[in-house]
Amino acid sequence: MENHIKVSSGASGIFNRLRAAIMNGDYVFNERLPSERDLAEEYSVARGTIRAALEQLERANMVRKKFGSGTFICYDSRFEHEDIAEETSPLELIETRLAIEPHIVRLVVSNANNREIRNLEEALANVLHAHQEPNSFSSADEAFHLTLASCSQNPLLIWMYQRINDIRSHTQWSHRKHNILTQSKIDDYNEQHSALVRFIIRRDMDGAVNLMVEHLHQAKKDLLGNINSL
Amino acid sequence: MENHIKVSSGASGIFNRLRAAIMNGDYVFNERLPSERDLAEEYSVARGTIRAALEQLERANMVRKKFGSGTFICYDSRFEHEDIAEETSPLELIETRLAIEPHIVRLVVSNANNREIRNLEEALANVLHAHQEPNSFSSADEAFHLTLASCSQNPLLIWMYQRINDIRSHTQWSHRKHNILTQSKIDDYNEQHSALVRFIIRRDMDGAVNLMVEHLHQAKKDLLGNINSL
DNA sequence: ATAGATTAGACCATATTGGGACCATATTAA
DNA sequence: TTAATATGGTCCCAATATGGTCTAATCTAT
Repeated sequence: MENHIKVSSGASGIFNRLRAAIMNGDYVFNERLPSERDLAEEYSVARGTIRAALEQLERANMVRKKFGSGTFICYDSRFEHEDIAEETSPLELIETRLAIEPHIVRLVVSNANNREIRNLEEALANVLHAHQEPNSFSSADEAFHLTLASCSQNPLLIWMYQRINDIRSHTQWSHRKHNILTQSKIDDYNEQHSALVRFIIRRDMDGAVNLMVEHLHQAKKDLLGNINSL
Repeated sequence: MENHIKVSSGASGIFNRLRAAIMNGDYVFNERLPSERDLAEEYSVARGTIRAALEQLERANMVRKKFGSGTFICYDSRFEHEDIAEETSPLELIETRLAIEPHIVRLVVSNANNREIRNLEEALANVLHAHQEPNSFSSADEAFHLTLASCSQNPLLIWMYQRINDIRSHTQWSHRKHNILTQSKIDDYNEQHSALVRFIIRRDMDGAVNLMVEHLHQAKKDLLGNINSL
C-alpha cells in the first residue's frame, strides 16, 4: 500500500528477515535468539507467526529449539565460503584427496570397462611422457587423476574431483611445485602411476587401493617436508 | 499478434515480468508471493489477469499455489546453473558419501576437541529427538552429518559435504523418503548415530570408521531394496 | 459484428493470524 | 534443596487473509 519497500508478509516474511539477520551476523553461532514472545513484540506479529517462522528456520537447519531453554543459532557463518580455493591449504587438499581417491580406485577396479581402461592408459602415457618439466607433469598428473575419477562413472565424484583440480591448479602454492617436484620425485610418482594402472587392469582391489593411499601419503610427506624446510 | 514490439502485455506480459523477478532472485525459494489482490494492484491489472499469469508460472513449475494460504516460489536459483544435482542418482550420492565420510570420521577421531565433541553431542541429541517424523529426522540427520564434517576442521571437506547436503535436500527423490524411513529404520540409524559418537569420544578409530562404513552400507542396501520393490 | 481477453465485483472454502490461556521443562535465585 | 521465573509446546476461538469460482460488463483485435 503506502509502503513501497518490498517486505513479504506473514510467517514467510518473518522467516526471510530472521534468516537475513542470521546470515548478516546479527546473531552468531550458538547464540540464543530473543524469546518467541519478545520476537512477536519486536516484529508486531502474533507469537504463532513467530513460531511458524522459527519452524521454517529449524527446517533449514539454521536454528534449533530447546524446550524450556530457548532457540539457538546453529548456522555457522564461518562455513560460508566465498572462494573455497582461497581458503584451502595444500595440506587440507591432500587430506581431502586422501578421503575420496582411494574410494574412487575401489569403484574403478570394480566397474571400469575396456574403453575406460584405454582412457586411463592414455592418460598414464601422457603423464609418463611429461616427466621432464614440473609444470607439464603437474598438468598431466591432474588430468590422470581426473581420468581415474571419470572411470568411476559417478557424476558427483567426477564433479567433486573437478573442484579438487580447480583448487590444485590455483596459483596459491604453484610456486612451491618447483621445490617439491624434483626429477626423482616425478619419477617416483610416475612409478606409482604405472603400478596403479597395472593393479587396476589386474583387478587387484587391495593392491590398487593401498597404492593410492601410499601415493597420497607420500605426496603429503613431501609437502610437509617442503613446508618445514622453508 | 497485438503488438510486434512490446510482447509484454496482458497475462503473458505479467507472466514474463514475474518470471524475470523470480529468476532475478527478487523472490527466493519457498517465499510467498504477494496475494493475487495485491499483485493486481501492483501491476494495475485485474485479479483474473494475475491469476492467468500465475497459472502459467505454475505450469512452468516456478510457483505452487496453496488454497487459503498463498502462492509460493518453488524455483531454486541455487540449482539454476548446477545440473550436478539433477544428474546425481540417490545411489551415486550414497557412493560419494561412502567415499568421504569414513575419512571424515578418521579426521574427527584424530583432531576433535572438547568443544566440537559438545557440538556433535548436541547434533546427536537433535537427531535422536527427531525420530518421530521422517522429514524432521531427515533434516536432523543432514545436520548431524554436517556437524561431523565440520569437526574435521577441513574447510574443503566441509564445503564438499555442504554440496552433498544440497543434493540430499533436493526434491528430486524426497518422495521416496517415506518409503524408506520407516520407524524401525529410523531407530536403527539412530542407534548407529549414538554408537558412532561413543566411538569418537573413546577415540576408537577403527570402531568409528567401521561403524560409519556399516551405516552407509545399510543406507545403500535400504535404498536398493526400495528401488527394487517399486 | 464476433470471439476472445480483460475488468470488476461477489461469494465460498480453507489457511493463517491474533490473542490469550495453560502445561512441561530448564534455568536461576533464594 | 526449593521456589520463582523464563521459555518453548499445545490448545482454543474469533478475525482476517488468501486462493477458487462464478457472473456480467467492457474492451480489443480480427
